[in-house]
Amino acid sequence: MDTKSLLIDTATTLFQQKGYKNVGLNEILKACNVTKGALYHHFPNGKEELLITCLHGLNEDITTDIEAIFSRHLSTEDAILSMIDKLIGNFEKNGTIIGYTFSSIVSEMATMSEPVRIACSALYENMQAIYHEKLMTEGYSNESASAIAMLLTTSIEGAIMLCITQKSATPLKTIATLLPSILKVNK
Amino acid sequence: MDTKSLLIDTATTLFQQKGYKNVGLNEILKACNVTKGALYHHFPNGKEELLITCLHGLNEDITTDIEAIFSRHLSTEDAILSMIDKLIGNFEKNGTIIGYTFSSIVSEMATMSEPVRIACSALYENMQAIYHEKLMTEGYSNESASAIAMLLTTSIEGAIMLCITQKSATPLKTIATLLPSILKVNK
DNA sequence: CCTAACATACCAACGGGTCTGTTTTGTAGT
DNA sequence: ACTACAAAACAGACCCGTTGGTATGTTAGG
Repeated sequence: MDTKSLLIDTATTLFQQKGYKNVGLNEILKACNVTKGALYHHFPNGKEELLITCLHGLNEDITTDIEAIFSRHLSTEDAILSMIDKLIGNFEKNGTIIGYTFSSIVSEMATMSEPVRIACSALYENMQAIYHEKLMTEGYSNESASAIAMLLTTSIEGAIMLCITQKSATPLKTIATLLPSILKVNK
Repeated sequence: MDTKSLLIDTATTLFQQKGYKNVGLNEILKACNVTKGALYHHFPNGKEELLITCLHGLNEDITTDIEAIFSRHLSTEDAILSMIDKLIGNFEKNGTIIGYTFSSIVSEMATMSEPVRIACSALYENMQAIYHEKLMTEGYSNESASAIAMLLTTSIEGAIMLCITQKSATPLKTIATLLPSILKVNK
């Protein structure tokens, strides 16, 4: 892999695991055996530019992945449950959730850096758009689909936070049992 | 106010606004005109001890506040909606949400410091306990009450994160329209 | 041979934390 | 009521590792 991609991959993982401020440039560099010169060659604006690049990549990956799941399942319910299953598997395997959220970065940086906030915001919008579209094909009204898409996003994101905080997959498992009923009622 | 309380109050606000790593000791000290000597007199273990003290205080305040709201309303639905209203007001007034969440600290520190993670976890448990108790008095089954309490916690916490990220109160407003239906269906 | 892609030494600023010294306060004895 | 004194409550200089960032030098590819 080329140096730039290697840098992005390594930084993405570290940022997701530990947040932004908790990861130093030297740590990233050491983790992938790249020197500072190479980093500043590819990212002249330094750490924040690297972060934003990571967020964009992550955004694409997550969006693609969710889209794939949603195309594999007929109903929103099946797709969401499958997605949550994957999150749970991810969590139980790694002890943390990487690849589906950057909540740590959101809450750490949203108020500190406008470019970062915008990059984070984009992910949530993408996710909601996918949910929304699927719901529309199932016959939900536009408003209903919007509201449900929002609730799905917030409850999953919140559940991820609780899982991390409580070191348990229970929050995700629990909301998975309730979300179907919301879908049914508001159709 | 005595120096220690002043320190805790100032630090609590700053930590909630900007997270943990984004706030330096000097910033806290300057904000309340206290010197480093005084800080390390009251908190010999430094910044992290100060943070944990802040979290404990915040935990009590939030719990007390939510309990008050829940005792003022007959149904869980009314109480939750009132609570969300307060959050929205809080957000629209200050542009951020302080006093009801420390999501920034959770996601930033939960994986870095076990004592901090435990302190954060306690808040979520308290909130869920309040919801759970109220639901039980309304006649929900124990399992149902637990699940709903969890969903309320996750969706509200997630909505707060989305509000901050999108700089808009819409997420909270939207979930407020859907949560009542969950309460009704799962009774 | 020129430019992109590095490597490495270096830097100033800032971080949390410690040290030593001073003031204030509470208290016991006479 | 006054003194003595110890302990708590501060004040502020200082320390040193780390931080992100830069400057200059070297290598490799077209």
